Amino acid sequence: MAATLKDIAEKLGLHPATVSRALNPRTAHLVNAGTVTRVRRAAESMSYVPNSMAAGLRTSRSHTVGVVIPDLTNPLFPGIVRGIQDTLSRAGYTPLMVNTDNDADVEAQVVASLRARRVDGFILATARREHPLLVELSSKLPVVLINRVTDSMQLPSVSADNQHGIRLAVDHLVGLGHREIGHVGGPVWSSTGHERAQSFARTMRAHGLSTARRINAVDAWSIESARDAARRLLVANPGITAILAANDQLAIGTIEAARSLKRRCPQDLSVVGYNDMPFMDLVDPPLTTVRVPQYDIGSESARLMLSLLLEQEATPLKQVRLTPELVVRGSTARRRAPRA
Amino acid sequence: MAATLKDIAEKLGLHPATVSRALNPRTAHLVNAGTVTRVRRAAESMSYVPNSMAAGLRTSRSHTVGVVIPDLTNPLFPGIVRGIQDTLSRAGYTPLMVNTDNDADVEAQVVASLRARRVDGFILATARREHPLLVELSSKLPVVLINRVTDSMQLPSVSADNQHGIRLAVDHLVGLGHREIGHVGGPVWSSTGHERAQSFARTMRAHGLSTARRINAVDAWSIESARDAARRLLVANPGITAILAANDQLAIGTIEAARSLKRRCPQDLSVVGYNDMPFMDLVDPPLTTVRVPQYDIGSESARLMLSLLLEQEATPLKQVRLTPELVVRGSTARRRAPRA
DNA sequence: TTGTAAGCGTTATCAA
DNA sequence: TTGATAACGCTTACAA
Repeated sequence: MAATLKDIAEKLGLHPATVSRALNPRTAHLVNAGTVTRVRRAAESMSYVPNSMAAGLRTSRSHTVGVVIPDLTNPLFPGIVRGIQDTLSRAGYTPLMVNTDNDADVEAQVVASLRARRVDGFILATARREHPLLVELSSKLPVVLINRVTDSMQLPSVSADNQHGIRLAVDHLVGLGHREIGHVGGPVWSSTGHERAQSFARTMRAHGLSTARRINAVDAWSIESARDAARRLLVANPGITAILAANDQLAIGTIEAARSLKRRCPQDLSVVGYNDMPFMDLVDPPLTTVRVPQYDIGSESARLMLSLLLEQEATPLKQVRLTPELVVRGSTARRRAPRA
Repeated sequence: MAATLKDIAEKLGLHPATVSRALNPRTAHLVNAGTVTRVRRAAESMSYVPNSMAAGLRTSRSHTVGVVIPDLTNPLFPGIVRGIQDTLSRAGYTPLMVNTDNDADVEAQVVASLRARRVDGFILATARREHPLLVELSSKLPVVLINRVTDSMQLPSVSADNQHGIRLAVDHLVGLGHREIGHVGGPVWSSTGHERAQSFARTMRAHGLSTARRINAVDAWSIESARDAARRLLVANPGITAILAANDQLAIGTIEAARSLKRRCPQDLSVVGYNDMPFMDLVDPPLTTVRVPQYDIGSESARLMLSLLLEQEATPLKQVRLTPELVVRGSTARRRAPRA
């Protein structure tokens, strides 16, 4: 069907190997300059498209990278993925993206399918806390972790500094006069949720404040999940005047829970989110939240992967930490005496 | 490195071809049942992973599909892409996704890179009106269009019925008593924008209403773009009491433009969006909009691609039309006499 | 039911 | 500077 190196070679009375050399930028200098132009022209006119499967089979490098995320429709991820795509494709690599829906079985299966495609490496953004797969995988291929530093193993990773982000949020609330501050945490199986909850406790302690008002969203990082959890938290602790949620969805669920208890945000309850997803400036009330640089996380992780893939000497272990920033909007306000 | 068919064959004293047949579900019936289990067990124990590049080279089918979208960070797309991914991967196909940012040069380049990867087909969601690439591409490979029916060529496509969606929106506004209804349209190069603008005019005429109050967002489907356009529209036509925007971003920009002119939504101006992106129920005011079934568009387009890929006989041309529905929320209200 | 052999389109090594 | 050759791992007629 499509033209091959052989076709070009025949037309030009050359050997396929010569054509290959002429067309490959890395080896073109080995070929007579005139021949190179002749070959290029012929390739163009025959609309030659290199067959990367053949090249990959020969070189055992596919120039693809597996990108494993929980769920693309979670608004946290499109920005990250876009950063990965842009950076990888500029270097001639193609990302292969799969979703796991936070299901370990699904994850095992999609990882296997990516290995069949002979991806050259993995970028993993699935933040479960235990992760048997990881040990095995990282022994065979370059692996870069997103939003997740491992406890046992040391692996290259890119993440936004949770401790820093949480501190910004708590400091903000304390600065507004809040003392009884609650935390609606992420699911317990999530490393992100775990980290943010720990950071919350640490920061509160540093302020000399009680860390007792905490609860975890049971099943998921979802609005619904937070509605329940936050409601229980507020009922059990009527004195709470501010809540730090572990992400934006949980913050929205928290605001809704407060409303159902006739507590308005921010007048009766200040709420801070985390991530700054798209449109969080437009919800009612506009959400005060910790912005994590989504695109940068993606592009940095891709850059890290590329350095692992391209550099000859063993790259020293890199753990990139990006700095989040606080975005103050309408969901937080100065503390007023709670209603009796 | 990784185990190959040959390795398994040697270990079992079989020929690689037999192992291949035993492992391939489509040919396993040709092999002694006992041998099949022995082979399966050995493959398992040697953690054999088939090399799809080698298979692809041999069969000249990559089991990949190119997915070309404008921009993943546009919240319209994650749902669509997820639908594509789920459906394709269930059938053993891997989507290769690229963004064009609505740039024809970028598009040509990414399409070339996907052809080098020997994708078996293309799903195109880039809705520019003129599209020279399409003619050439569709003559070589199966192509499915998303959100876009071609004027000249007849190609398989999946889209939500714009005419129907616009009619729902206009009928809703007319039902609320609005007569001077404006339209903030999408960019002129976009086929979606074009279609919706035409549908708007048609429906308004059917109601016996003037179609003169129209304007196009100049450069992009963005909030900013709509702020300018809507402002000019409102200044030029102070009598307007309702605006139908060609998508949700434009609707939000329109609401902001109205605010800047001291017209509140929905009291002074009703606004309807299009698409029902995530969180449109939470913005202020909650947006009345036409919901298009994003996930279904994706899964249907993948299904269509699979039928093109798998069916032996030439599939008859299919143009799937999904039906959008109106979601009435807080941004529309009964018409009140406009202020003098 | 299994073995044989050829070939998919590249690229790397060696020889000329 | 170019040519010859082999091999990457798999599938598929065809033969046994």
